[in-house]
Amino acid sequence: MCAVSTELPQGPIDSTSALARHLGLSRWTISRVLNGHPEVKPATKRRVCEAMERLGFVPSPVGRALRGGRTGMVGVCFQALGSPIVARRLAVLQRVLRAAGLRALFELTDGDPAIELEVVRHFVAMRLDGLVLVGGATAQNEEAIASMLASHRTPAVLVDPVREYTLPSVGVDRGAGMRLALEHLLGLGHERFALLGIDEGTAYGGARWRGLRELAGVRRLSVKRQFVTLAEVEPGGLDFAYGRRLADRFLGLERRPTAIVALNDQVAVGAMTRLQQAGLDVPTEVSVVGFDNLDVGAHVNPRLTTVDQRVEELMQGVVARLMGGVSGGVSILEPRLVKGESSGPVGGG
Amino acid sequence: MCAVSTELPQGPIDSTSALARHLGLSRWTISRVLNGHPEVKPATKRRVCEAMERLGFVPSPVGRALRGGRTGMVGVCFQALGSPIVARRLAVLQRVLRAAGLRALFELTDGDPAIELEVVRHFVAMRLDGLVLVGGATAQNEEAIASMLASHRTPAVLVDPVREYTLPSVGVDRGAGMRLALEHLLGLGHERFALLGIDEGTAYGGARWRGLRELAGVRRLSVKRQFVTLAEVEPGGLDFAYGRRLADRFLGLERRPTAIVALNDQVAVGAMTRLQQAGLDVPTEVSVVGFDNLDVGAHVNPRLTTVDQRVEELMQGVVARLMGGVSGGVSILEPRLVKGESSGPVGGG
DNA sequence: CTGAAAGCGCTTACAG
DNA sequence: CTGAAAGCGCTTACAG
Repeated sequence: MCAVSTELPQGPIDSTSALARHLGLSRWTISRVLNGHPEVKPATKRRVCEAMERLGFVPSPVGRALRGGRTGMVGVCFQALGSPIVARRLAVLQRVLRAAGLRALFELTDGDPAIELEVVRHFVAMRLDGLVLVGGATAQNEEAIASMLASHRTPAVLVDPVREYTLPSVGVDRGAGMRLALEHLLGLGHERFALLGIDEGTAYGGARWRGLRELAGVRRLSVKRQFVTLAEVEPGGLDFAYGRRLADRFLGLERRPTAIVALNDQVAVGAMTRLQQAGLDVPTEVSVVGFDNLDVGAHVNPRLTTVDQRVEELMQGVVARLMGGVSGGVSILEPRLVKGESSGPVGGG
Repeated sequence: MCAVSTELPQGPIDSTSALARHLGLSRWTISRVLNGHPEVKPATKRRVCEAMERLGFVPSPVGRALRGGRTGMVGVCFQALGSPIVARRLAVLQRVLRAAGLRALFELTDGDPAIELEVVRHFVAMRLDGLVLVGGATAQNEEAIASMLASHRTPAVLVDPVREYTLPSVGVDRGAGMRLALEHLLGLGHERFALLGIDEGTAYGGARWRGLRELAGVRRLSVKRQFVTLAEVEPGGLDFAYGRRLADRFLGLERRPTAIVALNDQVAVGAMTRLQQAGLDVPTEVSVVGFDNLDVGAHVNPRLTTVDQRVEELMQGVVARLMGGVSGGVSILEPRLVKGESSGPVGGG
């Protein structure tokens, strides 16, 4: 009368105990199989795995979490969904995590440090296997977050933080991206540039400006005479509308530069459409370069020249660091230029 | 020597027991305060709340979940992040949930029914307070999902499902949206229409077509002579590129319609830019109407006429149903027309 | 109004 | 190689 695994279960199989009863084993054996303990007879192991598969049994993540085992879950904290580059990063991150057998739990912070702190508190309380913090709002919370993570022994990775942290981080070399864009435009003969939304005083703007100043040193450019920054202190959103407003200011400049480098593709597209509306031709009268390589840039007229962030590689790096348990340090990706038709020879060539 | 709440704690306060010890109470009292039991002395209750606030103590959601209490978490399952309308829906849903004191856990399915099933299984195993399924991939899984939800007594709401389900759902009246768009164009004198990506055979296309046929009956339109559908069987993505491809087919039509109604704003914008590239003027030579009222539509030339989905109200409805514990039925929102400059009098008026 | 018991589903020691 | 114990942090009965 021994229970064989091909028999139908009497009740619902919704716990290791139920599964153990059904297979005529003890729940300790089931647990050992689940946790990859070596001391299980291969035949027993196979029998358990096969039964779990067949019955669609998944061990309760809640039980595991409480007892201190792996939950197979990674918490992902980010500021907002509105921006398409964030959406892409998250979609890719989720895919990479799934491929590594992990589950992603997303939480939004709306850029509010208090919410961010609360989200991290909740994540560690849930005993997740790791945390990913996307975007750079952690400045004010760093110490509190670092101590929470340490006391719970939860590994974490920051994605593209605004500045260097003690926590492990993965980012894009915005300075290099800036140099790529400028080298491209210099090669087309441009000598005077408007920077839309790239404010040296802001976090990401600062990184871009470091690249600019570096290049200026090498190429003997005059930062003062060849560059003009158009930016608002409180732009609201770094979106199409912002680009349009900055384009209006560009149109009002006395000696208009021949090339525009924008903070991102949305600002670039917003600016470009506004300039076209005002009767300017792109690229013969003004060249425009964006940043991010969003879908939208490929579907405007003319197609946008932009800088690609290599999101796929970025997220592979995040998961590798999370899994590897790296405890600090930064890895930086080199972006690459994507040529469109929104940039051309100065004066229309 | 009674412990007063202004004393500093000896160790970390990371459990109800620790908090109880610190306050000189038993952990049962703490638990009762947490769960809003009436039988607690108001003064004690205040003392506990104040201490939790001060010490930043949050009861472990894992412990609560295991014992069967409210977890304060809602699982949100959706197909993909790529589409901006989805991103907006999620952002709004998250905000509304937070306002209701709930936490959202997001999971992507990539439109794969197997992944969807697994995600729902995981959500119910985590003892979440509720589930929200956004988008319509549940067709093949409905019974399995419904039985899982029922056996765990987890309330769920479908957002904008492709067809009617036994599960409670909240959606947008796509037929009404179609009628709004067509009424608008008819009012401008248009008589012949191209439908871009609106395939009667597909789920959402079918709903739009029902609205079309209804209006055709009332307004005595000839569906056969006045409407032409341009769509691909496997479009890949319902994005800008799809709009461009469909615009190419539009350009090849013998007797071109004077107005275009597109599946969504991305298809509309993709098509519009392609038509402009080909030398057509919008709206004097062809009017274009989108669907969704995305940000991008307001920042192309000319500004896109579109139909707004009322995402905010939609998500308010979702959370109300989740909280109210409604067990079935459908509520449908009426969309509204947003006039831009991409639609105008036939022949340029 | 508050204290002591049982148990949610699991894992990690410890025995056999 | 497998079984029985303790316990993770909490809540919901039941006593006092």
